[in-house]
Amino acid sequence: MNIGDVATRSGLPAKTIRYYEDIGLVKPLRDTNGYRTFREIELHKLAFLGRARALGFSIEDCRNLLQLYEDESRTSAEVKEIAASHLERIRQKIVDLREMSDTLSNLIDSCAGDHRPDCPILESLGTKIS
Amino acid sequence: MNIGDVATRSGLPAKTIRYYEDIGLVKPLRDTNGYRTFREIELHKLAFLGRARALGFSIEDCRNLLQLYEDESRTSAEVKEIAASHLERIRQKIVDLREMSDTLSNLIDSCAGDHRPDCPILESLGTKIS
DNA sequence: CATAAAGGTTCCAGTTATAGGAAGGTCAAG
DNA sequence: CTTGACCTTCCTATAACTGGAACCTTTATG
Repeated sequence: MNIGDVATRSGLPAKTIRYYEDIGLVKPLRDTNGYRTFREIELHKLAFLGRARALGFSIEDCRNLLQLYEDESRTSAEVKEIAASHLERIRQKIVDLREMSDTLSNLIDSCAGDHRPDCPILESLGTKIS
Repeated sequence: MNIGDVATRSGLPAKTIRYYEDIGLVKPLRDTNGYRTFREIELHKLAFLGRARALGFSIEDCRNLLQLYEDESRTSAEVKEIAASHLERIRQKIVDLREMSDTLSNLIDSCAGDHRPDCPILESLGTKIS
């Protein structure tokens, strides 16, 4: 399989796949013409990466997960810990965003949004400091 | 005021303040020794920026907000639109994160997290593709 | 007064996870 | 044989800083 095929089948852009090779996540063979040649195993790994990335795992998390995936003697506890710590980060992010969203929402509600210059949003941002 | 003072008073790192000058958000004067000299107005702007950034506004949003802030003839509608579109992006981000979080949460719950290698998390990520 | 610590300056590189594009080699079809 | 679709590498850019090197100025101390 050439890179175009794996791109189609994995759903990842060819650019991304080359990048993943660069950083050592996949190691396709090379044809005599210099083209990358992917086996099923690589395709499989790339699909794995796509799914993990879609769940927001960082590249480094992905690297660890992939390694565990291939390690027959892993323990599920190892995997669970990576996932749990990722989940914790996501949850914190949601909390932060919700706080922003609430504040913004209030400001927006209190702004007339008309032709006049008075704006509670700007006033709040511009509050003089001590 | 030197940069250290404004850093303390605005809560922004000196590095960040220099960066903000670089990209034209603030324009401090220069002393004869080359040191930046900030007036109250600059401090005020930096505090404004700090608050807007804390609400997740992008630097470009901040640039626009700052300009509107200083423009006596702005309309509150202009400001409200920037804020509303930012809010929309935040809300979408929350939706995305919540989806990730739910999926991950389910996977984590179904994983024993013990010494055995069987792991539904990895299984889900590694599902063979067609 | 000499010196050392604290604070200032510029400039360059690194971060994350790609995306875009140039310049050029290769392959299948008409 | 040429056209177009693929492929290659390499360089640049993104957002918003952060860290560090090399160097200058000001302030405090023995």
